[in-house]
Amino acid sequence: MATAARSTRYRRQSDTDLSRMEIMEGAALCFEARGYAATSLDEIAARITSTKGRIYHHYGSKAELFLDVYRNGMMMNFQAVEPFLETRMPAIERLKAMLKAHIRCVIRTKAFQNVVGQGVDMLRHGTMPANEHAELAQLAELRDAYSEHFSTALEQARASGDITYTNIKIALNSVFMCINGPIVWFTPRQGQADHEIEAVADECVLYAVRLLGYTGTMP
Amino acid sequence: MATAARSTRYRRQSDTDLSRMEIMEGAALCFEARGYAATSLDEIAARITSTKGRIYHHYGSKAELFLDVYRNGMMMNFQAVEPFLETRMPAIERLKAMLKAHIRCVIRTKAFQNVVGQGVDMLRHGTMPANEHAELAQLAELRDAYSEHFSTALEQARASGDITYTNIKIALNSVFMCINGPIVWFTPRQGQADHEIEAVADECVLYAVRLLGYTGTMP
DNA sequence: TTGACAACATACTCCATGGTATGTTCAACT
DNA sequence: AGTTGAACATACCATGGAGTATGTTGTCAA
Repeated sequence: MATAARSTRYRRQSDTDLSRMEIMEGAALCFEARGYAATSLDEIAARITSTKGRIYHHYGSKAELFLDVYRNGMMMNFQAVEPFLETRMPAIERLKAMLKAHIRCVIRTKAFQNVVGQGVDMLRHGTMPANEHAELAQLAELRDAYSEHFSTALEQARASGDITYTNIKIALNSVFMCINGPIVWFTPRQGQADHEIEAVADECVLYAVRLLGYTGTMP
Repeated sequence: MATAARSTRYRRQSDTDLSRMEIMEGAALCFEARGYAATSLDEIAARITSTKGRIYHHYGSKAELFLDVYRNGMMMNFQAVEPFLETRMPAIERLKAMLKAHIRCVIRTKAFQNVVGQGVDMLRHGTMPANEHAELAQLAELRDAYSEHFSTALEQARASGDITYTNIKIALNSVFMCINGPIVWFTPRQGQADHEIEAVADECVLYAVRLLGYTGTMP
């Protein structure tokens, strides 16, 4: 009789959000590893030592789960940079702070950010079932709004003469490619994680502002 | 009787490579649009107004086709930068020329480069059936060799004092993110294609060398 | 104490898709 | 003129995976 085991298996999550978050984390890791289409729900369930039934209890479909991961990924980004949006400091310093915060965030939430990336070009190419497509478009707006924060920061830093660029769209895209790079090529090593992350983030910030023609030195 | 129609349907491709290239182009577009896993062979076949039978006549499996697209994508890159590898010119000028050639190439072969990107993180995460995995690893070496060309160019340009960076791995990754960016965010508009591509490529080169601390002006 | 319901697990269904087996057409030899 | 084989098309099979229907367990409210 596995009564004790069962009592833990059927533990009641007092907070539903906790259960959803656990599912989302498993999903994010799977989506990151094999992509949305190649990931099966059984795979996600197995990752959190659970079953498909649990996932369908919380989400109506695979796409819905994906979108929730996307949304949470974006939320994490917003929370990371928000503290610096209204601060009274030189525009270039604010930009640096935003970039640093962003990089730190995407490194720590790598899997989620990867899903965001997938979502972005899913709607670029018009994949995704039509019913969820509406919500995906809404999430795209969220992403545009986030991008807008950096766009504004760029313009202000240019106004104060600290940076320069030809075409803001191309410049912004290049900056994003640069600061999102760690999502793709960085894998923190065991142990010295925190210290290493800081170093990588600092170096990426340096390259990002240099890209924008900044010639000053870093603190 | 559709004899006339059939005679065109069963046209004999004197050159097998031509047929394979047509298949690869269709595959590249589909893989780019929906990803490897989500793309069906029927989809690819439909894109070139053909059938699955033709694909399986030329390729043993879906994975094999994917790898061929990958390989050709890399080949295009090599051919693009090769002319500049041995030229006698200042290191920084050679670097600029290589960057420009690379960007021009990836823009024009967007779909193929997207597949290369997918392949890269397929082996990063250990996806892909075991039998083809060996060849994928071999293609990874090809990619490393390509990367090495730029690595060398960076070191030479630094030796001559034109650029500066802290960690060459991070610097190189950032540069690649930057110059590969157009694969993701650029879609040439009808008509003014060539002119626009040149402009984008020039601007990206500027940002890439600036990222490396280059303070000179562009020609 | 006993429903009632949330939070799962289990056991199915059904369809899309990779792969295969077979049929058809045409061109180049002999 | 006939035979062979490359280059396809067509018809089919087997399986994995999204989605569903139903069963089971624990908790809380009345």
